[in-house]
Amino acid sequence: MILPKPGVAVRGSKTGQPVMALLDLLGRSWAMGIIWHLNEGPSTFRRLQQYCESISPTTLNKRLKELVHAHLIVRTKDGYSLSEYGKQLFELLEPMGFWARHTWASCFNEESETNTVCNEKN
Amino acid sequence: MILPKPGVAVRGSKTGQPVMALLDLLGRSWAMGIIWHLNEGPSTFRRLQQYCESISPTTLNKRLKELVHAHLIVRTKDGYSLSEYGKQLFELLEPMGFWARHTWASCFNEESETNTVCNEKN
DNA sequence: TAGTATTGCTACATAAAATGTAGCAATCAT
DNA sequence: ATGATTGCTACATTTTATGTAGCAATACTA
Repeated sequence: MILPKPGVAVRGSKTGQPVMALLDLLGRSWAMGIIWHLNEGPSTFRRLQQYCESISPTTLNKRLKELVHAHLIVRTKDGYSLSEYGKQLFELLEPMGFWARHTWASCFNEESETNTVCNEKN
Repeated sequence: MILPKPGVAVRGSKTGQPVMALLDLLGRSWAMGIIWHLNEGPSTFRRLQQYCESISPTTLNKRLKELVHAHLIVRTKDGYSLSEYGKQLFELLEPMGFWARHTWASCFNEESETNTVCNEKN
């Protein structure tokens, strides 16, 4: 199990550039989904499992360990919750929600099965 | 091959909430790395392959198709490049670079092999 | 306090995704 | 016309993720 962090070889950077370590970590299934959910408050293992709909306990456990190791989440008496770092990261992720809903989604509306090109200027 | 987009079932949302579709798409290996690189300008397939250090052509090709399908990148005479949507998304990703370097990385500095807890207040 | 429920996992088999290497057809430069 | 470069595809192997079962530990209930 490779735990991406600044300074160690990660996907995209053998020297472990911090941003590449972060993208490697977040570019694993469910990593961002977990952070997104935990922003709503601490959550137990089972609740996270339900929220994520189809995550396996194996993967959830692995991802949680990675995120704890990366200092983005912590274990508390209430289960798992975002650390200060995790909260900061969520702040950076959050705008993607608005953008996805209000900008990105719109370019799929007038899309036909035959793959109409969307209007890039919108 | 599932191509995540708003409105279709994706990881984290059977109803295809836009933000979950986006997180599913970006939460695949190299997706954000490719976008990050393309912000520096259009790039050929081979150049992307070199940049990404260890990406296989199979995966690169798959990821490129997904990103084109998602309207985030386009093919031009210079190879692949960010679409207007892709550029907007990069703007949202960019702050992660600064944060990773200046905030996140610092909590690994005083970390020992025995896993010293980092100072969450920093 | 004995029984029941819930939680946080682990084990393990199977399926899906990513890697690594080879190589080929199409275009480009000479 | 020849050689180099590009954009892939094929395919075998390895790594990741899924799905299901179940178990030990704690918390809750009668």
